[in-house]
Amino acid sequence: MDRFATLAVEVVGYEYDKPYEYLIPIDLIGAIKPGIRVVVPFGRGNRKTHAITLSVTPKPSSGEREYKPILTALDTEPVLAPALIKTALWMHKRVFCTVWQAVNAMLPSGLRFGAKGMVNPKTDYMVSLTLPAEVLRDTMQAVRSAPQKEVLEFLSDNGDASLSEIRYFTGAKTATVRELEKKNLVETSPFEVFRRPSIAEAQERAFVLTEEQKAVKETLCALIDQKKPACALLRGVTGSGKTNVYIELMRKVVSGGGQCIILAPEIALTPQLLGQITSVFGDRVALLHSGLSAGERLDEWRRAKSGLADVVVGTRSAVFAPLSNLRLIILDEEHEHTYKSDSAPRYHAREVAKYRSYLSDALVLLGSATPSMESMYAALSGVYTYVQLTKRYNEQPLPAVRLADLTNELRDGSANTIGRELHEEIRQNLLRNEQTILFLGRRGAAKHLLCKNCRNVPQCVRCSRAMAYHSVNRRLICHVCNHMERVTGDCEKCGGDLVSVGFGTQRAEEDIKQLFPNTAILRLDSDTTLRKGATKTILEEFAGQHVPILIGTQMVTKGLDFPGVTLVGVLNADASLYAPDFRAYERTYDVISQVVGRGGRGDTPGRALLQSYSGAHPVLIAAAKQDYPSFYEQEITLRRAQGLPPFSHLTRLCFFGASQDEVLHACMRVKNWINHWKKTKKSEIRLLGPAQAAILRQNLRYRYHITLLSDDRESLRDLCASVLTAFPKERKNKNVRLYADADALEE
DNA sequence: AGCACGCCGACT
DNA sequence: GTCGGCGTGCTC
Repeated sequence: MDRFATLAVEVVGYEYDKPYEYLIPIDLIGAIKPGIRVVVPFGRGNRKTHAITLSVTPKPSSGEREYKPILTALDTEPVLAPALIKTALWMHKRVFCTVWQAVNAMLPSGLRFGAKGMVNPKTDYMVSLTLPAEVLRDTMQAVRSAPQKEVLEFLSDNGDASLSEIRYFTGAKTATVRELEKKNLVETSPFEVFRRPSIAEAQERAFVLTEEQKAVKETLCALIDQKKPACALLRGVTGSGKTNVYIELMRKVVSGGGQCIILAPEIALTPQLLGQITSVFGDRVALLHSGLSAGERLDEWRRAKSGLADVVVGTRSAVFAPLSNLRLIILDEEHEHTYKSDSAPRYHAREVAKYRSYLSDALVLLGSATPSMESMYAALSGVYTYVQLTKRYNEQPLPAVRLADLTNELRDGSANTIGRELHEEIRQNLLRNEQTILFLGRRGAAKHLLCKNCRNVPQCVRCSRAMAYHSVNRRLICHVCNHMERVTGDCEKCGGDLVSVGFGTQRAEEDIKQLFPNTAILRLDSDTTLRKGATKTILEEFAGQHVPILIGTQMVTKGLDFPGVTLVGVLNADASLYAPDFRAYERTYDVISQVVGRGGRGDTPGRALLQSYSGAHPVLIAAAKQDYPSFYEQEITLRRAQGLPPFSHLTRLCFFGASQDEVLHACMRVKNWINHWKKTKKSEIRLLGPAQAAILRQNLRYRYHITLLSDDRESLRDLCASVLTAFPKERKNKNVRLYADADALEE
């Protein structure tokens, strides 16, 4: 008889997170199983705390101690299968989170308890008239209330309807229907509905695999059939039909009774992928991403868990989808940074996918045109199976790319967001009635304002960072915390004139309007897409080919397919090249090749023009040639020389607190402690810093970090775990907080 | 975090 | 004496 349970408790900090053992009271024996959430008394005060059962045993692990009893069980069925419990424990070790944090990331928020946030399964009501409409006519005439009348008319015209339909079509409130029920004119009966998010119209596209796609598919199918399938990297140039291969593999898995997960960086930007998947798998698809309401998410999660779906499509957290017969996990655009969570638990979906696949003998397929350095290195050194798609469908040539150096125009004072060459190219495109996409790395009208007199740059009071100038409302907006300020035009410090420095999408839009006064322009950035659905509207308008120019930020680079576009202009190709981040080159190459790939998808070949002040920078040259292998070679050489990932593991210790002094002192104490540890353990760990975070001050807190590099992941992990455990127990650190970011991406 | 325990000063 | 303020340590 299992009388004891080990639990992951919702404890506060990482430093006390471990399995806690509790007694299972007699009336709960059998009800407490791994994956069941419970309420337990915890701590001296025995305050009621949530926990999840990890395992049950007949005997306690250590002898003569008093055990507290579990108070109640919150579930009748486990919410997590054993494999996901294992994954949560693995995450605790790997990304330094509490087991509870990991569990929380796996469950849809609607399932999370905590009295208020609870979302019940949605129940709708079927509403029908108690008697046939003709019989009720007289009584209906007697009803005075207009809304009630309307509901009755709706029901007599359309027959029975659900409450939600009635509310939608008549605008009636639930209370109106309740009133009618009281008057015995209508009756209601509850039924449970699954809230299905609306999925883009399925566009059936009959596709036949090319020879190259077929060969790749065969290789990958053979992997799926293996006992231990492991991991494969598919590098496919833009337009080579990676999606076709994905779908064929998913078909194979599903027809064999298996299930799969396919992840995309941002679901909103991949309507085509979603459409194709739903057109093939229909109702057997569950959709999981943060854009869904809590209720929708909960229902999709339930459909997946209950076996009603074979295919889960979603963003990062969908890697935890509750599928019991998982055979395939696909990460499309695997190099995208959105796969890494930037709040606890700080996991990378790729790593979780690999662990899950190891547990359930599934294949992980990473797809990208520009793989991350880590994945490409693993593929070339034989750790992953490597397959390639080199041909674009329809054999379209890649756009011809040219570099335009703006340095001369800057010198002779004629600098504009649109340089001379690009101006000419756009002009010709307009004459030919072809479409143009212009890309820029930053929203807002200007990077920042600058005082001509004292060189003061207005900064955010909370974040100590230059604020971006938005000309539409003449306001400064902090792109970190969204703090907003009005602009008078005068410098606060000396009263001098403020001028704008750098440029953004708004300024570029204004410049284009000046250069081409009678031309319509669409702008796509986070300012014009604040309203829900705005992105879709703008993209549809552009796809209609009535507007010749689309200008935008990152949003225009991803996955869009506009056959009418023949020219792509990158206004500031070198903008991201000099970010204080060892991945800056990788990101720049990726962004440029993505945006260039937007052109020339129709019958006319495309052209692209990259404007920069950096002339013939090797990264830009490689990007212009769309030569990923040569970019990879130059970058991997750098990484090897510097001992950076993938040649080492990197973990960052992040410190923050209200007092800059205290934060720095805490950093120094930890640094000394680590140096001492290195000596005693004779460890090869490298320590960098402490350094200011990219944004020194954020939300009134100063932030510093220490970067640790080592090729020995285990000892790096042990070191970080002991620092994290010891740190908060040290009295001197009481005003400073510390967390570790394993495989940190930024900087 | 949040709670209890204990040590010390202030006050009935 | 004893009330309570806060510093310290622990959570099956």
